[in-house]
This record gives sequence, C-alpha cells and structure tokens, in this order.
Amino acid sequence: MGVVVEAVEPRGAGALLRSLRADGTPDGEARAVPDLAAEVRARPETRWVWPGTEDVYPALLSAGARVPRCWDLEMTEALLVGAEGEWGAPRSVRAAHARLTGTQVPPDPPARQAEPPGLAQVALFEPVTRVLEPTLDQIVQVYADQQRRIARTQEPQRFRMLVAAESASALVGVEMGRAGLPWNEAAHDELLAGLLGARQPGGGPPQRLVELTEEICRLLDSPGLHPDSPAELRKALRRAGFDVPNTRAWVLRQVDHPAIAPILAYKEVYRIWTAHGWAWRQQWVSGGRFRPAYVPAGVVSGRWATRGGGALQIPAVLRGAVRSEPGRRLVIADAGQLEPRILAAVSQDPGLCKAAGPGDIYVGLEGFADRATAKIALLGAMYGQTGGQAVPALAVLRGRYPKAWAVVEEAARTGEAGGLVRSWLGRTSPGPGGGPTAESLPDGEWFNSRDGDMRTTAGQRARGRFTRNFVIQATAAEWAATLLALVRTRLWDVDAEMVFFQHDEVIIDCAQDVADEVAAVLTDCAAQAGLLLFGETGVHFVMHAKIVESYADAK
DNA sequence: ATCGTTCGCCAC
DNA sequence: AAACGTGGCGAACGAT
Repeated sequence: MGVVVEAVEPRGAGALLRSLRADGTPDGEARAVPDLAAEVRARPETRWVWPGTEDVYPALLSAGARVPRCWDLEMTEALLVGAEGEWGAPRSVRAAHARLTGTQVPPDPPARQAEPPGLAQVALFEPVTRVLEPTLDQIVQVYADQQRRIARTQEPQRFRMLVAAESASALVGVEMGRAGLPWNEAAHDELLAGLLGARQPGGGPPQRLVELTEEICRLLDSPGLHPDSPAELRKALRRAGFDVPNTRAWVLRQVDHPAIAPILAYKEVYRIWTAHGWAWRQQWVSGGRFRPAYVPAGVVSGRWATRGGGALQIPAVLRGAVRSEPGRRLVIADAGQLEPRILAAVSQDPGLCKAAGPGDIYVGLEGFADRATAKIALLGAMYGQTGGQAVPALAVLRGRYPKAWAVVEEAARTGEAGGLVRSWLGRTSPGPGGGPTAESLPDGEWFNSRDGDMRTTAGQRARGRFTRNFVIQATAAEWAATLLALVRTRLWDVDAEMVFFQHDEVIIDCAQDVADEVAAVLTDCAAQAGLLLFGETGVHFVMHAKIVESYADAK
C-alpha cells in the first residue's frame, strides 16, 4: 500500500528512473528502462515525477499508457517561486537546479505556438531555443528541494493539495486536447447558413454580410463603406449627425438612426464568420473533433488558457454544432454560482454560508430589495465595482456580511499598497507590473502621491481590483482543478472521457447507458471537492449536470 | 512589407 | 445600464 514515487528522465521512448522516498531522497540506484509506457501500464500505483506533463505525456498516451498521477516539476516550480516572492522567475528544472546550486539561471524557452491539427507542421529547422533537458540527478535534486520549500510555506498541507490538483489538471489537459470536442460539421454548416447565408465560392464575405453592407451604405449614404472599420463608421455617423465616442455595440444602441439595426446585425454575424466560420473549421476541426491545445493554469489566477482555436469562447449560437455520436451522450455540468460560494467558504461569514445552501445563493441573502440587487452587491464586491447603482447595495453587504466583506476589502487594500495576496491553497498573485514584487521595490515607489497627498492613483486602484478578484478567482480555479482530479479518478474505468472544460463547466462524452452514472459522479465530486478544500463549512458546492445530445440543449 | 498596438467582440 | 475581474482572437490601424 502507499504511492511509490519515481523520478523520470525521459529518453526517447524509454527513460532513466529512480525511486524516491517520501522526503524526496533517492531510494536505490538509477536504472534505464527501454519502454516508459510499459512501466506506466505495469505500475498504476506510482506517482511519476517529471519536468513537464505537456512534453512527456502525449507520447505515453499514444502508446496507450494513461497516467494515474504525476508531479509536474515545472508547474510546481512556478507556484513556489510565486510563493517566494519571485513570481515569473524561470520554471524549468534546469533553472530550479541553477538557483539551488547558485549557477547561471537559464531563461525559459518562449511559449510554443498554436499548432492546428490540420496543419502538419513541416519544420524547416528545429528551433534552436529548445532548452537543454535536465538530467535525472537534477530532477531528483529539484524534487527534494521542492519538498523542503513546500514545508516552509504558510500552509504546507494546502500547498501539497494544490500541487496534486494542478498536476492532475495537467494530465487532464493533455487527455482532453487529444480527445477533442465532438464537432458536427453538418450541424455547423446549417447554423452558419442560417446566420450568414450562402457561402461565397472565393471565400469572400457570405451573402448576408454583403446584403447588410449594402443596406448600411445606403442608409448612411456612404458608398463603399466598410462596416468593420471603426474609423469609417464613426465618420459616416458623424455626417449623419451622431458623434459617437466609439463604435461599441452598447454605444450604438443608444443612437436613433435606421442604420444602427443593420450595423449591429453586421457586427454579430461578422464575428461568427471570421472567428468561427468555415475557415476556422478547416483549421481546427478534424475527424469530427475540435482539438484545441489546453494550457492548464495558463492564466495568472490558475484558470486554464488555450492556445489557438478560441476554445474558451465558443459562441452560444454555434453550440448546436457540438453533438454526441450515435450511441453516446454528452453530460454537461456547470457549477452553480461558484464564486460567491467560494467567498462564503474562504471568509466563513456565517450569514453568507447560510445563504450558500442548496438553493439560490442570491435569493438567500438578506437585507436587499430583491435578488437582482443582492447579485449586484455580491458580484460588485468581488469585482471591485465602486460606482453606479451598486453603491447602496454594497453598503448593505458590508453591514450584513462583514466577514465576507473584510476578505475582499483586505485583498484590495493589500493590492493597492503594492502587496501580494494568496489563494486558499497558496497560489500567489504576481507583483505590481507582473514580475517584480512589492518587497523588492524601493520605498515610496507605489505611493507616488500627487501633490503630497495619499490618494490612490488609478493604477493602484486597478491593482486593488485585481488582487480583490484574485483571491476569489484563483480559489475557484483550485476548486475546479480538484474537481477535475476527482472526476478523472472516478471515471477511470467508465466508458466516458472529459472532452471540454472552461472555468466552471465540464463536458463528458460517454456511452449512453452510463450517462446517469456520470452525472451522479459529477455532482458527487463537486461536493467532495468543497469538503477537501474547506472542510465542513455549510457551503454547498453544486454542479448541475444535464444529459444531452447537443451542447445547445444544455442551458 | 512587417511588426506591435488598439479596437471590439466572445467566453466565464 | 455600462465600467467591474480573467482571458483569446481577428481585423484595423499606425509606426518603422
């Protein structure tokens, strides 16, 4: 019983391995294996310690080896340097080892480019910037060092949970990118035809855009106008007697002119055409699957990012193209009101925890005129809204839910003063300017008082909003990563795979006859993730799972 | 021509 | 209704 820890230096299809004890010290000698995938298959109870999941795992999956658990050294290093006040410092194993031994720290290689699946990349030359791979010895030393540094963090238990959840996320990211989201090209065509009209043979603007352009030109008496040029549009509107500061949709909506309606229609449709039209599909969809590259923890808050394909912004009007194959179903689940529940759990505000029960959290809030006002107050407190109709609502929130209020306010004040904040599990915010931390800056740099007073500058207020939101958003990302890790384990032997994830929403592609089971697993894991992170708080973490054949039917 | 920045929209 | 967090992305724009 007990997890075996094994350090991995990948070498082609094989690897150099070395067993490790719990504290990271080696247990036995290094040994070479010719087939790492075979080792992974044969030893499911192992935690594989390797430099970067993104580099190692794809080949293993190709060889049919799914990895139960790993320790992603680069991800962990990024979390640790952040916690140590060196956010953004190079994260490679060689860089970590150089810091450990006091030698020259190599910079990280530039982020790799998006690689559309349809485009077989014909490399004219191998990029010379690829860093030297670390040796097994360096891997072993850095792992042991990370154990020691984690022990020195404020909450080592939580930080270990963070590393485990992030490493599991990294595995999920590779698996999901490989699986792809089922994308029905015929359904996509039908939706595009309805929105855009007939496709032009030469690839030019489709029928509906052409018609809308003609109508706009006529109504604004401006032949040859390009509606997608803000400058031209502003000029034409000015001639028609309307001087708008910009051409954003909500600004145009306030203008009373017959050309506005077709302009707004044009904007909506134009975006679909350029961002998710036929050209996009040609580039990103292959074999009936949309395959973006996911970057777990690619965002400062720990949220996932994607590289290419715009996977985290699939427009609502095109979701009908996401369809299950015959005999299969999509189980689509999103966490209900995640961020306010996170605020309740981290603040332990008794009133907010009480409201964060199984029902609607906003309905459960007391002292507000109605649900909408309560929602404005809660979201405003987490996003840093200060003006408008939110002001009286925020005052109510402050009076009724003081502990919750204090959490976000303290984070905001820390940020305004140039300080760092941490999520529940220990992710640290970047310092002001994205790299250097406040502590490393000369005194007074961040209170550049104008006229001698201590009013905060616009930059300081913006930074306060960022740190205010960071403590909530980053903790929500941790809950989501934990959820993914739990779901992945629970579905290990089920005919079901995760095919999409965005912030608080998961799509699982599964056999029709296990869909109910999958839905139950999701709701179960949501509660379990809340318990693992926060213990018994009274806060309910809920996932609303729906079993559908089309993403369009999920909302 | 090429590059980086701005605009404006999409998602959560 | 419009100012309030995290992003990606594509076209226009403007500097080199």
